[in-house]
Amino acid sequence: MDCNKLAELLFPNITETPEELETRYPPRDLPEGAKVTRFAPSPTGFVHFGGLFPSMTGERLAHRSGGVFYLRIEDTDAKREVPGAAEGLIRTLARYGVRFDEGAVIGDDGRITDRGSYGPYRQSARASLYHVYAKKLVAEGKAYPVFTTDEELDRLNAADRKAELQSKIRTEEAAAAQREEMLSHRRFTLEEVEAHLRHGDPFVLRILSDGDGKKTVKATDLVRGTLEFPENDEDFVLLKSDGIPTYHFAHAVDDHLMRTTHVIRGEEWLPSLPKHLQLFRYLGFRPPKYMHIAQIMRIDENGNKKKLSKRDMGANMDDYTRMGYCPEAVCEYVMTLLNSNYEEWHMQNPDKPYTDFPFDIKKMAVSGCLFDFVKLNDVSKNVLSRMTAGQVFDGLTAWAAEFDPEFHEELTADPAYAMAILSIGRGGKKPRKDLAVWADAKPYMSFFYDRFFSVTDPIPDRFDKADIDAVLTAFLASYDEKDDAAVWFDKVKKIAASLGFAADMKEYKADPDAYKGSIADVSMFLRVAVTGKTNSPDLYTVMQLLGAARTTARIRAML
RNA sequence: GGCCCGGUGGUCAAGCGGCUAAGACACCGCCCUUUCACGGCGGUAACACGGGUUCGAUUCCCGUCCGGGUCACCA
Repeated sequence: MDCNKLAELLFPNITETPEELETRYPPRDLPEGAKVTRFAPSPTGFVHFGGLFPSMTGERLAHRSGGVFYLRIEDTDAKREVPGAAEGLIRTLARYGVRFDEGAVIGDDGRITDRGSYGPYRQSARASLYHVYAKKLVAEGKAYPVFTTDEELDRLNAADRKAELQSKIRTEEAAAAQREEMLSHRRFTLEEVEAHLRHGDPFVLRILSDGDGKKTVKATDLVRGTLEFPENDEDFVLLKSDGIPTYHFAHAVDDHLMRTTHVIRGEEWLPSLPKHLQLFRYLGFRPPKYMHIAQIMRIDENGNKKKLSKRDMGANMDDYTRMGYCPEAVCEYVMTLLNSNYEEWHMQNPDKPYTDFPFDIKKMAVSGCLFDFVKLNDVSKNVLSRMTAGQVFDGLTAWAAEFDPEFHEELTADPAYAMAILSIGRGGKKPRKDLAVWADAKPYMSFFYDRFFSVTDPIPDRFDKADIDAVLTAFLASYDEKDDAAVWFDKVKKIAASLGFAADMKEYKADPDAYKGSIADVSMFLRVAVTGKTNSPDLYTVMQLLGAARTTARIRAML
């Protein structure tokens, strides 16, 4: 068979050569050791939590090495594409600090455009590039067309075929039959090809595999070390019948042409690594370094681990926004999972941003970890506790504007007041950690606003109403807003003592029966009256912020 | 089912032939404290199992079991 003739028949319009592409996309001029990485999602939906891992890894590796991090849109499957998904993806990633130097970006008109000289960055716009290499492979006898008639296409879409794929099981007989079928496709003549072409039959291009499933190939993965796989012996599809490449082919061509140095992707790609290595070899490309990173897992209803997928709670990044997690907290949590020594580093460098952390490939986890909201909350509390009141105010109001308009209204009506509230216990070495998410703020501070104030947590009924009233009345009589904290508390103590409550906790504990209660109880009466709850931040400060008028009004209302 | 990857406390994990097997989160006590939060101190809790190799295995090898992934003209 004349392979050159076949190549000409199949790709008559391709005149460019691989050599020309080499000069059009020359090796990048970057310092020694600079890494070129990419995030290459298919625009089939939103970015989910699992997608943050490879993207943050790529971003860190590229930017810490003085390299390039770019975005490539893998839209080779028109059937699955979701309109607007690519734009959403970019915006979401940007919120989490994942910024691209190059690739598909959102232009001024809100639509996707390219930035950088290694584009186009949408695979659907790169068809002619793939065809240059497809033609080369055909000419060298390394790939061949398989024509499919309409009825064969129907068979591919048939229900039983779908069921077979659904079952995810490939029995030995099925494999043998498939192999037999594949081999039969290799037998054709130029005349047959010409006839099909004349007839307008679509074809797929398959690789002519030289692999032997009985032999093995070694592959190196930067996070897993040396791996061994059976050689690929499958004539997998390079070009689909619409002329668009499959992932495998696009990966080889794109990552070579775009000069990617490190391919970072989920471990679900591990089994197809032999295919990719074979392709790079066929194409004469030097393969990139691979990093297959562990999947994030969840526990399913049967108690088994499952890969975190789009529908799961905690998968959609918009959920985090809605719940009120700030991006910094999410990023930090991701870092703790990505590099096992991150937490240690962070404890030693509490004031440095995670971008200063010396990210290390060797510290990456090999096995998939379970997503843990409890840990996320802890990380988040720490992140929020380190913020200034102004930062908290900004974050909180931005969240509330969208998800709690009533609260937002109150917050912004008097920003100074809101910030004063948020300043309680903030700053210093041991800041309060009341907030994990923005949504925690309202239950924490709502009593500062008359609109939200109510007694939700009443005084336990083991106390006499008369005693409570006596305390409140006495407090009202002695309260002076201008007292400092020490004077204020002294007065409370005096009231306690005069009404049969222990002013000193140690004395009370020594002999509880000698008293009606303690200073703690007295404080609690006041606290419930003023805040509506049995616990709150420092009462004196609360009263100061509330002001004398509201403080006394609330206490009177309890009588 | 074939192939591939993995298996240290409830979770995330140090470890890389010899350790009383770190640490963080969670949980439980105690302390501090007018409540809460913070902070401090202490505690419960782990090398999946069976064979090797070795003077010695959590660590190396093999098998078993368990978990995950993958077997498309999807990525």
